Amino acid sequence: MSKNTISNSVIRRLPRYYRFLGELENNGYVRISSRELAEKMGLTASQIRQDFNCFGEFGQQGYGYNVAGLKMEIGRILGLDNITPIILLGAGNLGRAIASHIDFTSKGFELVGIFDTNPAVVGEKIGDIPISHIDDLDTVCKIHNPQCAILCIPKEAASREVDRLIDKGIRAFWNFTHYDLRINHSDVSVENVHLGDSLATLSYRLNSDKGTC
Amino acid sequence: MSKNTISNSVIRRLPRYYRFLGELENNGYVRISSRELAEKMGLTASQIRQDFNCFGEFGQQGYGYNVAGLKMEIGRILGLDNITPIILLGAGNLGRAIASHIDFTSKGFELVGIFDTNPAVVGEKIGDIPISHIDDLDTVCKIHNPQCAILCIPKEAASREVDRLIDKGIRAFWNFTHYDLRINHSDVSVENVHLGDSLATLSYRLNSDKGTC
DNA sequence: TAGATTGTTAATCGATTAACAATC
DNA sequence: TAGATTGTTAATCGATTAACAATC
Repeated sequence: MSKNTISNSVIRRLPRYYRFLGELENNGYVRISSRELAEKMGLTASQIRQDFNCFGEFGQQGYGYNVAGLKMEIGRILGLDNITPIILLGAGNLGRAIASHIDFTSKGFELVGIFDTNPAVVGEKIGDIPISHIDDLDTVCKIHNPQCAILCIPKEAASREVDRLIDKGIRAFWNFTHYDLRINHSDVSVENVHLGDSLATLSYRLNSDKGTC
Repeated sequence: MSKNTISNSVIRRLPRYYRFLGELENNGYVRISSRELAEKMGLTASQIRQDFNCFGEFGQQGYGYNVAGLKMEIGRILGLDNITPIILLGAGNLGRAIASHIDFTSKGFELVGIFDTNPAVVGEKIGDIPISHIDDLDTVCKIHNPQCAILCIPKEAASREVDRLIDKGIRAFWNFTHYDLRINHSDVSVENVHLGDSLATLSYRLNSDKGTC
């Protein structure tokens, strides 16, 4: 734990910077100023400079930022150069979609195991990863040492498995369930993806002009 | 547009309130105080009271809030009682998972059409909704009048379709693509779900202790 | 050098928390 | 009534924006 830790707002912007810089690079940009990047991303130049300066001095006065260099730095900050083994719990339609849709490598992960309890699907493969029974968790963990788990299982199953996963060395959860992960271990991270909540905010926006604040 | 519009931070908390109140109701709670709810949700009582007071006075001094009543009010604020027709573009593995995994009705929507360009999947059904060719968009829109579209198509396809969708009456997008929706029409809402960005923040957390701010 | 643009400090804005009078 | 808890105002905290000296 350093002086002051990086704020959540900044962290959430990093992947988006990384994506935009990748596109700029693909479009042949060599340098870019904070002002120009701000315009493209719909941010302010100030915010961009503030964000980057949390991590170092990546620019050059009078010139701006080197696109490829800056992209690499942010990739490094995100830890994308350090591949972490990750497992997926739940091979229902959401789990399957995550397993096949997400480009794990470019996000700093390698999918090393998929688990389910349904004997009908155990043994099937998704991509080149076989679906294991949850009882084989120990074996897979011993071989691959995953540090991260994706939860695409029912809420009750999640509440049962989480402690065991932490015992097996899982230090981060990508949580698609509605189970409210309250981790006592302070060194375990949780990223919640509540798709239903996300959709409900759209319902609000389509029906709003209730209330003022 | 009223005096001051409700802040995004508040809107994002509404679905979570709604979920927790539903659970409390299922567990037999009749009343709850802001203090007790705060404890259960990991918020402060102040924040909860501030949030609710954007929309009205739902509590009673000395008593707290009626669980069922408050849940109903928040449901109404979210517009869940007003079902909006919604269409899905893209029947790849993510689109399919969304179509079958999400409980649209409880989120204020009804899925009325699924579109793809791949002739191999057109005609198939997901649940009881047939996959139509994107060329049949007009027909389906005329029948069902969807107000919302889910984008599970490639980035380039999204950039092509968005304007046409707005012309056809779409007023909200649930965007799973990396296409950066910049809507000129001020009355169109966008909810971005960048799953890759979400996963990348976990990579950051697993590799961090870079930088301070 | 002159012009541009950073890194960084200061000012502003907004959101969260604390406090308390009103009241059930 | 006395105790509890709201609704709401004021205080605090944090994040965003503006400004500008440093410097490439």
